Amino acid sequence: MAEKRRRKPGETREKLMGAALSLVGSGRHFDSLGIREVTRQAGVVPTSFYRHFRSMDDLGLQLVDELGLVLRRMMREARAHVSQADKLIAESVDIFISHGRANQSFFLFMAQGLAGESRAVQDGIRSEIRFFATELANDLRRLKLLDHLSDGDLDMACDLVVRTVAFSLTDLLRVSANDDYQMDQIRKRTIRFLQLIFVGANHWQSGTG
Amino acid sequence: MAEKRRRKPGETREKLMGAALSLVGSGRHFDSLGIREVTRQAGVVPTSFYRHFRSMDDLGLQLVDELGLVLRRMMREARAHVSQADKLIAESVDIFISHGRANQSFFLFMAQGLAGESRAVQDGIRSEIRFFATELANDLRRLKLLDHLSDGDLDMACDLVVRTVAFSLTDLLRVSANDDYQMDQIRKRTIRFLQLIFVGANHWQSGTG
DNA sequence: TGTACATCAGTGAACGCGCGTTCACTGATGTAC
DNA sequence: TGTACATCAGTGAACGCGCGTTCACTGATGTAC
Repeated sequence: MAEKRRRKPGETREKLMGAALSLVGSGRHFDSLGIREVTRQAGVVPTSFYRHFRSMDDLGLQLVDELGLVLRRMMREARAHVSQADKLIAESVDIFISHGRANQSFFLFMAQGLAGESRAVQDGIRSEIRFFATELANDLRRLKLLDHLSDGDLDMACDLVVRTVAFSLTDLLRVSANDDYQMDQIRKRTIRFLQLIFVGANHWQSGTG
Repeated sequence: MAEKRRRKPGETREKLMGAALSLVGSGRHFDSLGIREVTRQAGVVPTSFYRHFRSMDDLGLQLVDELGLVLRRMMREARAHVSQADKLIAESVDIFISHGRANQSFFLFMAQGLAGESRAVQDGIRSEIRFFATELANDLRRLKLLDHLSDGDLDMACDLVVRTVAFSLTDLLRVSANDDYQMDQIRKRTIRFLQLIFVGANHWQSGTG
């Protein structure tokens, strides 16, 4: 008991971030978490917190960085799985859903942070979303899809796609993981949203819109 | 000082709800507000809180009800202002924007509540958004717009429209009220989002989609 | 209209508790020579 | 390889403070007769 042995470097830091995430995952809002609460959940003495973070805001910002990694992993997998253009939407949505479930707490944190107290966290998350949209536009260019759109219009369409998926993710995070019916409803609806947007983009006339 | 006179019925209740809203409006997250903090802001003794609300959650739920009124007012005005079909989108967006600014705190509360701690508040806000989408579908039917869509597809399209507008409102609430340039950027982008969705809906083939 | 009483919405004092933060400490690991 | 020292990441005790909530109270308003 009362171990003072030094752990692996960064181990406590990870425990603290994980503890905050897991509280978010269990229904709490990040902005209502306290330092003592997080350290308690992490099994660490309150003072340890200050060895790694200046404040909860600081911890939040570092979570945004990790969120960025999660999103990049998701993009990489989506790219790797695109087989035929006509299944692109359904396959991508399936990947979003499986990552959404696997990183449930991260996406809850993302949804919370968009309207959260910390302006820095808000900005971080917004910029991750923007980055995601830009990458999507690059991919579509590479695949020669929506080729007739100007850069600005393609960016706009991708932004709309990403916002729509982000909103759907918040739907998803509300239903219990084993409610297959609800999950499938959300999946189908998201696919239809994206199909509708792509139909619109296909018929969009850049320059006259 | 130390007035004990009874105020107008409901006056303190309104003061408390207004105080919570104004704290949200000044950057705080609803889930991090405390009872003492709200009563202090309202200029009322902490014990008064319990004369009107059982808890902060309860107050939140009552704010959702008021949010519903705000949304209905917005819909009514949008309906009254539809002149020609080809300006429908731009005019509606302008009305959303002006209501968004006029009721800034309400919409911040809405954005926060979607990912907030109280499941009941989440559900309330979601159902207001769904209601809004349903009303929009009714209006389009009445105006004989998107007439070729099945009920289900029209509902889907309207849901997408409302989500898009809701997301844009959160963009709007982040920029300062006198940053005309940013405001106009958001306005233009939202209009393009909606135009893209309507182009998609116009070319959508119900039943084969 | 007047009187007696119930209800309602405010008040201030008080409680115990958990909070954020500071401090001086300890001992393991990393580094210089 | 050994030794001396700096740094780092953990510890427990302690602080003052604001929190949510309870309580008994007060006086204005509403109601019955």
